[in-house]
Amino acid sequence: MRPTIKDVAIQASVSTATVSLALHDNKRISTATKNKVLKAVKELNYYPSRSAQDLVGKRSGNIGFILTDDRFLRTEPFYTRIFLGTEFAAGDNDYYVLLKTIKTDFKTGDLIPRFILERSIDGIIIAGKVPDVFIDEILKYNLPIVLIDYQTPNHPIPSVTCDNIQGGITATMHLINQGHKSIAFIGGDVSHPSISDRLIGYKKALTNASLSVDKELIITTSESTDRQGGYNSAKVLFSKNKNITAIYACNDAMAIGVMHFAKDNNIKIPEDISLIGFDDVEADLLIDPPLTTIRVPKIDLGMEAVQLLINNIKTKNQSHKKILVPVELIVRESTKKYMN
Amino acid sequence: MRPTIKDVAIQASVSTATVSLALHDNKRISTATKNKVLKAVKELNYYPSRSAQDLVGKRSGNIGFILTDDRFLRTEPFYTRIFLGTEFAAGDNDYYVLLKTIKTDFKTGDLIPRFILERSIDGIIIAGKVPDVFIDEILKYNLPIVLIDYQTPNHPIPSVTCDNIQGGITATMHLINQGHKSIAFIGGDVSHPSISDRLIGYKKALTNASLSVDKELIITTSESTDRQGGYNSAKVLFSKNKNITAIYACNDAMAIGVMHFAKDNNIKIPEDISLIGFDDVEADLLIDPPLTTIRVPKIDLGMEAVQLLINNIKTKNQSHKKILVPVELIVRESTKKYMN
DNA sequence: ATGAAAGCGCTAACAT
DNA sequence: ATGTTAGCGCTTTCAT
Repeated sequence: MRPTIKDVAIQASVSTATVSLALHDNKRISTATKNKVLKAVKELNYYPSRSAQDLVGKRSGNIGFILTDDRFLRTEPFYTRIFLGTEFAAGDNDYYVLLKTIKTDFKTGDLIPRFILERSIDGIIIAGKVPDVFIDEILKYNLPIVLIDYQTPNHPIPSVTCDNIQGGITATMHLINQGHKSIAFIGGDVSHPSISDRLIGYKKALTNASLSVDKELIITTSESTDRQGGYNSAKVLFSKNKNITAIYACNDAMAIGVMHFAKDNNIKIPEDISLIGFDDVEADLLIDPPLTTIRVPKIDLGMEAVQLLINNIKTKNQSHKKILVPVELIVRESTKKYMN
Repeated sequence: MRPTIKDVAIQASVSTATVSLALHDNKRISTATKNKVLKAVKELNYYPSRSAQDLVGKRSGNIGFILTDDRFLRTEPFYTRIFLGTEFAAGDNDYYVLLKTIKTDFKTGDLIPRFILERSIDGIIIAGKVPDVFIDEILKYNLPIVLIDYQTPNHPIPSVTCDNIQGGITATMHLINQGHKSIAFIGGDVSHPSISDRLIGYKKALTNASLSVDKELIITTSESTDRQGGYNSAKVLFSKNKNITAIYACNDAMAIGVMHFAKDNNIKIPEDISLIGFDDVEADLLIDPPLTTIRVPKIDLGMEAVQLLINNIKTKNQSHKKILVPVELIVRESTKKYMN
């Protein structure tokens, strides 16, 4: 039979209150009794019941992790890595992470994750863009929230994102430094702040280098930011018959799509066109040539978010801090010096 | 303030006992009162507290998912997909999945996952091979367990695996059907039942086709079943100077390693050597040529395991059922007919 | 057919 | 410095 606090109390010849206090390092308990209690705890292999603790108004010890269906099933393990990061940091703090998806097109009135309704979590992490109405909905439950890889204009919610603008600058600069002057941008859903930031970085870098920003070279017609979207965007781009020498894709999935298009159309990378992506996913190393990209520290994003969330849970103080995690240029073989 | 069962009772002008009974579809409650209760529940947006339910001796509503460190961090999203499968099935049954890793070299006395010590789960899923002493350890806690992609010889624990033997046969048959006669097997840690089964299938297929099993063509020297291991094994194989025409690698990671070796040594796939893998991971489609393989339904494995586990939890009857999920041949471009 | 009340394991006033 | 006790929200036996 599993030992309870009562068993420990008996074993240590003290009251249950003393056990509880001792276990919570209350200064009212003398070192001597505390040691007695600790000894009994060890002997009985006692661990307090989470449910009982939760019931008396303490933490449940759980954190909810929410993302949309489509991201959950995505082949690139981008959000999966973020989740793993939360898992790491949560474990270090004696928390568990409950993962749940919501429909990509969540509408008011749709069912929200059960762990919110049942209040079996102490805080919420949302990864990636979710419908604003969803956020409106869960805000009602008054739980601490941290956003990862997303920010909402409507509410001041703490967030953890990578430095997308800086990444965009770095990516574009890398191309510029290699002598490229005619650089295209391929993006998807620009309403996603991460993507629009990556575009902002592109424009900034161009401007800083006194290069003009040519609207014709910015392709944001694809709604989907996946391989297919990259393929289609490349098609659009090349149909314009501009003499570009480099492409910066807003993420690796689209970059891979561009690469497929290049292969199908006998365009050599990097000989004819230099290509850089963003994210640094697994696949980058497998494709030929390996993709130059901007590395997003996915595990870190998850860990930072948990840190921030737990801090807000403990202090009951919803700081609206926004954490920006730095990114890193990873040079591989899909970009090269432009030889005129 | 969050509504409790008391609030519902007042709202419906009944006792809390009646509310509880009604909510559990107890036949003692009349349809009329039940409807009254349901109405109040809806009006108040009431959801029972998990902790309270757990405390009175019901289910915690959580399932523990355990795997070793190394598999957790593996680049191929094999176990990740299995986890997602458990997540799906768990959600359908109002359960949550708590994920936790253990050290790959777990030794007696090492800390076991907290959710077991705290009994905050109703059952355990273990994915992949874990040290036997770990299983010995957690068996003490008397919780229902289901193994995925592993079976232990020491204890009769229910398990869900894919049909590795059949897969091995199918893979080898595919090669044989294409005219290959000299077929090598590249495997890693043969103490892992899945891998040894895949080897058994290989031998069976050869024997069935009246081809001899040449020990020289079976490379199982690598302890690691990853890309590096595949690369090294290929090196060993080709140093033997046998005139093989096809290779069956025990998993895709090793097959990719073989492909790298081939590329480095100017061996053309599939022109010179046909290559088939096992698992069907994401990367297969990206490499050149795309890898022919045996598809393991990873999501299904996870879902089946949860199904089985929940069933065992509910019936309190640890059936020692072993579920075998079928696999499927996926022909891509790394294998071709052998032309003499 | 329904209600009263005990009790699950724990914490935190309040007492001593 | 430590013990007593009420109560968190729920289920379930026992009464009615």
